[in-house]
Amino acid sequence: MANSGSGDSVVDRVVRLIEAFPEGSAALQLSELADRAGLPLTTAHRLVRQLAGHGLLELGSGGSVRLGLRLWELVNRNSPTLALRQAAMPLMEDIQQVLNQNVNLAVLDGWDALFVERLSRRGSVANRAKVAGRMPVHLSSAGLALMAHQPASVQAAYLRQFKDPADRLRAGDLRSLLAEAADEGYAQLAGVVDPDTWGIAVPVRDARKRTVAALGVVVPLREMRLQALVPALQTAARGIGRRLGDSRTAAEFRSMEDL
Amino acid sequence: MANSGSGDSVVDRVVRLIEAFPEGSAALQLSELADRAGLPLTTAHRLVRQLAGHGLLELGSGGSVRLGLRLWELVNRNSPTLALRQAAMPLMEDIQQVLNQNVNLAVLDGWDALFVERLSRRGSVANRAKVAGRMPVHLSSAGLALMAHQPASVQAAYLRQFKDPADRLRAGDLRSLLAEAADEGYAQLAGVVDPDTWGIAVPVRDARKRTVAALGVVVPLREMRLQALVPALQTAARGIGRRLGDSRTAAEFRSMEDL
DNA sequence: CGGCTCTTTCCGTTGAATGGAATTTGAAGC
DNA sequence: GCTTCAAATTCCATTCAACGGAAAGAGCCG
Repeated sequence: MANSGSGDSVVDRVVRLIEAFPEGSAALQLSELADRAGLPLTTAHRLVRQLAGHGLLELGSGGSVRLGLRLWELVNRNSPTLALRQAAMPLMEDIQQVLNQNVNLAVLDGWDALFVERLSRRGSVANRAKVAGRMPVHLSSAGLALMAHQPASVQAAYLRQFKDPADRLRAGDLRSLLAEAADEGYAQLAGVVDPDTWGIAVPVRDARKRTVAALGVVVPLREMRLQALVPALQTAARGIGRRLGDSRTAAEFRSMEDL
Repeated sequence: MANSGSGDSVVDRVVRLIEAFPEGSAALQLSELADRAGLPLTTAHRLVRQLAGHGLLELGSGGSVRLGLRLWELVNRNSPTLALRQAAMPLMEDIQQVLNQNVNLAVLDGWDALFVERLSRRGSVANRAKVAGRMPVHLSSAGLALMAHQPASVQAAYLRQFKDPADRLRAGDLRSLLAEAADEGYAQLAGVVDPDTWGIAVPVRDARKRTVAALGVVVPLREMRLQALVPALQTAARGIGRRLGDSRTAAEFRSMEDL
C-alpha cells in the first residue's frame, strides 16, 4: 500500500488521533491510542511524534501520550466561546453570589447542550456538568431552553429524530415541553444526573434576538423557588445579551450536517 | 512540484494553520490565514475545508475561519492542566474570598509562565493576565517562583540566555532574584503590566516535591501586606500539592528543546 | 457595467505518506 | 540472571494523496 491504504486523508487521521482521547484521560499508551483511532501502529507512531514535535501532544516516558500544553494554550487563548464567556462571566458571578447556586452557561451544538462555563455553589465540591461537558437537549434544562428558541426548521429537524417507532411517545412530550419553554421564557427539568436537583435555564439572546446560549442554575429540590430564580436568571441573561451586542460572536450552530 | 514543494509535512501545515490565529481573534479571512501560516492559498483552502469538516475549524459566511467548538471541547474536556486546575480551584476560591484579590495559577512552559487559571478580585473588571496568557519568567512573580525552584540544570540553561553582551547586567540581577525567591519561599515583583500593582507568587509542589505550578496574587501597591499574603498563599499552595498527590499530573515542562 | 479582490474548482505531476516486517526496548515472570 | 512477551521504534520499497498554478466563479464598490 501507499498513501493511505484506507480512504482517509492525513487530516482525517490527525483528527481521529485527537478525538481518540477518552474524556478526562490524563494519558494513553501509544498502542491503545492507535487502536482507538483505528490506525496502524506505525502510522499512529509517526503522526504522534510529529504532533509532539510541535507541542500539540506530549510524550511521557514509556510511550504514554497526552494532549499538549501548547494545544491547550492555542485553543483557550482563542476559543470561539471567548467572547461569550467574557460577556457572561460577571453576570454569572452575580447570580452565584445572589442565589448561591451552581450556575452554568451552555451553547447548542448539534442535538446537545455544550457547557462552556460554570460556577459552583459556594462550598460545594460536587463537580457535575463539567466545563466542556455535553448533555442531550432533552435531558437538560439548558438544552430545552436552547432548542425552544431555535428557528422552526431546526426544531423540526430535531424532532424528526424521535419519529422512530419506540420513541413515538417522546416526540409528543418533547414538542409540548419545548412549546411550554418557549411560552414561559424558561425551561425546567427534574434533575437527570441527581434525582434531588432541579434545573432551570433561560435563553440568552444577542442583539439580533437570536438565541446563542442558555444560562441556567441547578438547585436542590427543596430550595426550588421559581418566583425568585427565573426573574434573576432572565435579568442576567438580558445583561449578557447586551454585552454581547457589539462583539461579533455569532456562535453559528452546526445544525443538521451531523446525521 | 508535488507533495509539499517546501520541506514540510501535512502535519506541520495543519499545526501552522492553527497557530496562525492571532491571540484573541474571533475570525480570520482565508487569504489572511494562508498568509500568516505561510501556505499557498490553494493548500490552505483545502486543509481548512478538511478541518472544518471535522468541526475543528468553523467556516463563517464569506470565507471567514475560526477555531471550532468541537476543538475547544476536545481540548478542554481533556486538558493536561485539568487535574491541576481541579486540585487548585477550591483553594484558589478560598484565597479569593479571604484576601479579595486577583488570584492566578501558572505553570512553566519554556521560559514563560503560562497562566492556566485565574479568579478576579470581586467587582473588578480589569482583565489582565488572561487565562492561557503568557509572561516571560523574568517579568512575572509566577515565573520567578517557578524558575526559582527548578533543578539547577534548568536554571543554568535559562540564565545562559542572558549571557549576551547587552544583557550582561540582567543575568546577575536575575540570579539574585531567583536565589532570593528560593530562600524566602516566595517571589515578588513590582507590577510590570500596571505600575501600581505588585505580584506575589509561591511554588506549588507535588507529592515528590517537584514544583509543578505557581500560585500568585496581584495586589494594588497600597494594599500590599506581605505578612498577611505570603502565609495564606503558602498554606493554599500546600493544600493544592496535597490534593495533587495521587492524580498523576506530572506537568512535565518542556525544557530546552526550544532553542 | 467593468474592474478588483477573494474564494473555489480543476487537474496533471510527483515525492511524502504509508504500513508490513524486522529490530529494539523494557518490564514481568521464572 | 535468563526467558518471555508486549510494547515501542526503525527501516524501506511502493504508490496514491497532497500539491499548487491556472482558470473560473462570487461579491463588492465606484
